[in-house]
Amino acid sequence: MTCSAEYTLQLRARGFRMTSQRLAILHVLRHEGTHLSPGEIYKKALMELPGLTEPTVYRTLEFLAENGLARSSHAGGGRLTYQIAAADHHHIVCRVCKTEIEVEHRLLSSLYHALETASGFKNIGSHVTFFGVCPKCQTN
Amino acid sequence: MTCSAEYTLQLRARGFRMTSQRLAILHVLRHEGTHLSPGEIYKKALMELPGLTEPTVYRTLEFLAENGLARSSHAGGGRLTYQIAAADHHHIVCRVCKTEIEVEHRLLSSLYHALETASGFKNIGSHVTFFGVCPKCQTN
DNA sequence: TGCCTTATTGTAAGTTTTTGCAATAACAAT
DNA sequence: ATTGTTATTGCAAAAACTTACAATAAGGCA
Repeated sequence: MTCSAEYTLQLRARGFRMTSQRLAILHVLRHEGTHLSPGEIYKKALMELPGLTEPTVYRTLEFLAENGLARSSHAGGGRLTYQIAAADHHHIVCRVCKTEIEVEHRLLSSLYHALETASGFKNIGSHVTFFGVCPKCQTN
Repeated sequence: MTCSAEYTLQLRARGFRMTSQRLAILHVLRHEGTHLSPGEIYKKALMELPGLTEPTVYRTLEFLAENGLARSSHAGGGRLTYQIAAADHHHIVCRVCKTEIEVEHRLLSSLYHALETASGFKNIGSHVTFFGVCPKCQTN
């Protein structure tokens, strides 16, 4: 089950619809992992989905937060930033057939810890997508 | 000691200046007692000080919050509202000589409690100014 | 009191966020 | 597949908020 399909089901269960705009924005949030301002999200999502507009981004972010797919938090002042809600897992995508499987975050936690110690960085991006070749494609 | 004089001293002690704009905005905050949006504050303060501009209101509110004279809080969404910081006392102003004395809030708490019980309202405005004639002017 | 320094304001323009409504497209049902 | 319902989007304009900089005025000092 891909991430997008899960999101779609979650929305449909509540009587809402999945759209290309929502997918693009979710994809940006997932890929970045960290807090982003609506403006930043708009710029990045626009590259994935030309024609996307700002009002849609604002409405979508509020919508995603209300429905548990994103979380909002207060940046300095009164401004909101957004991040993906379930940011505690990762993916491996098959280079050949594009199959996507999940990787639990705990498998990576020691890596993150080491990276943070070594670099001095904090809150290193928590959603990562790896690429590889899946078992099936390895035999073909 | 009037409220305004106290505020002036607090600012001066930190190397800042008291201005008519800051006084007008503080007066609005004190008089309303509850949370107000920058826009609401602007409209009310404009009546007291014609010519006041919006950028000044925004800057002043941020300034007052930084210096402990006002408090900011997050309204729904990401928007900031402001209220007076020390909202736990009241005043009586002499109708004749304009002398101003403080009234501790606890003297009024039972009144507030009764009002809230009777009306069903909550957070009834916590700063009130009464008017009267001071002892000195009574003898004259 | 009048001058001097500089914190603070107003101006004008820019950016961000919101809103109402007609056009679009997701998806359920035929 | 096709159609109907209606959630969702884009558009256009407004409202909210921010910024840079020149003009103003508060408060210290002579």
